[in-house]
This record gives sequence, C-alpha cells and structure tokens, in this order.
Amino acid sequence: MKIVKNAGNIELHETENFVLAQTLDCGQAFRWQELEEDLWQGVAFGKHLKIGAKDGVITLYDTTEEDFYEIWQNYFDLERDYPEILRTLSANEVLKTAGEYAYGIRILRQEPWEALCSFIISQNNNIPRIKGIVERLCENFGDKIADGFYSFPSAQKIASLTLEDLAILRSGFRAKYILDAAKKVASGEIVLEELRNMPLDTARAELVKIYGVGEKVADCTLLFGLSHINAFPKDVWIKRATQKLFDGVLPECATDYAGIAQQYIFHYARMTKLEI
DNA sequence: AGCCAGGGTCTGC
DNA sequence: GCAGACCATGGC
Repeated sequence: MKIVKNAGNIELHETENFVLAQTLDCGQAFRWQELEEDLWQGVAFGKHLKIGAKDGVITLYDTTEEDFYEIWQNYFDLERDYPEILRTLSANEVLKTAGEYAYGIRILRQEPWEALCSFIISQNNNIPRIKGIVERLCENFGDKIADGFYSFPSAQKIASLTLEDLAILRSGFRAKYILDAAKKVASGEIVLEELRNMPLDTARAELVKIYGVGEKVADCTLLFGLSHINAFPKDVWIKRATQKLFDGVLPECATDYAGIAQQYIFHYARMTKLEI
C-alpha cells in the first residue's frame, strides 16, 4: 500500500483486501452512511470523516497526516496483513468460500466504550434500528463536532443521566443496561483499556459483570473495540452457520483469527441465507 | 396479526 | 447445565 498526500486529502494506493462497503456496512459499526456509490461518511474518535473509493484509490477527504497516522491507519486496521490471513483461513474450503463472499472486510478498531455501548443496544434488535438508537444517543448526548455531526457520548456523560433522560432513545429494555455499563466504566470499576492485553477469558469475565452484558456482547466488545482478534461472538446467525457448515466446530486453521473468520462467516451466512 | 431482530436475565427443573 | 417466559420497539 502506498500512502499519498494530495491537496488536503490522504490517498491510499494499491490497498489489498479493503472494500469500503464490505467494511463499513457489515454490521460491526453503526455510524457510517453511504452518500453515493463508494462514498461514505461517519464519525469515529470524535472526528468526522468522508472516505471514498475510485479507480482503485481510496481517498480520505480533508484529512491531515497527523489524523491519518494517529487515528485512521489504526481504525481501519491498515497494518494487518489480510491477504496472509485469508490464505491461512483458506486451508478450509468453506472458510475459503466465505472469505471470497466477504472480500475486503477489515475488522475496525473502534473505541472500546462505543463498541460496548453499541453492542448492548444490538441485543435482540435489528441493524437499521440499532443505527437509529445509536444516532439518537449521539445527537442528544454527544458533542457537536461539525454541522450535523456528533461525537459518541462518553461513559461519564451517560453515567450522569437517568432512565428518564434515556427514554428519548426509544431503546426499550436496553436503557437500564446502557446506564449500568456507563456507571461501571465511569467509576473505574471496569477499565476497558486494561482488558486489551488480558487473556480473552479474563477480559470477558470482567465485561459480563455489567448488567445486560452476556458472552456475545462481551465478545463483540473485545473483537471490535479491544483488538482481541481471536474472540468469536456467537449470535444467532453464527450459531446456525457453524452448525450447518462445520457441524458446530470451527476449523482449526481459524483458531488464531477466529474474529476475522467470524465476520466472514457472518457475511456469508446472511448473503446466502444458508440456503446453499 | 404475528414473527423476528448481531441477547440477557430470571426462574424452575 | 438447560428450557422457557419475558423484556421494548419497529419493520415486514
């Protein structure tokens, strides 16, 4: 990959395994919208970004080198060797096929609190409505960072609110879970950053102390927010898919990259509805 | 109208 | 450990 500064933009040439639609609209993050074909905008780490792909070049508009190297290079997981991972997973024929369906998905390195909060909201819910609730959360309680764009509100901010305040989200029974998570994070009872370098099981055990956080939400937080690439969140699609495709047991070649395999399988299962 | 959605808690065996 | 009721809301 070549990184080129051009006017006020940053251009990525010769990227491998990076497709915007696959990455931004695969159900791992909920704040990206497509403006037109291959042109997206969203907010992460308190920054607004417009990013597009054209003629094999991915352009981050109005982006400084400082923001690119401090935020976006990490956010888009640009230093990970996806082609190599895809080769490893391809030792299994089914995973190879799933990897082809999901070509270009990268695991975003989101802010831990945003990932935790988003996946609490995701439970027993569908993706369009998750996006709506997250957007209302940001509009009402985040900071305005540009015209019509808001940061994801901090745990401290949410912890200062009441259930009545959160009613505007229309998040249903999840509001009390959001509040408990915010209080445990804001008080320091749970320090999310410390979970980053813990063994997976130890980190998960911490997260499930939060009311309304079970194994699946914990694993999503660890995979999408805390760089645990071997976490394997088991949602309804994954349970159905692993049963049908692998007799319930994930192939051994996926052990080290279970989280990436999970995204591939999730995407593959939804695209095919497991009818093939 | 009833079912389902990137689940979790609580109760009862 | 495992099954089943229940939980809010909205789209189909």
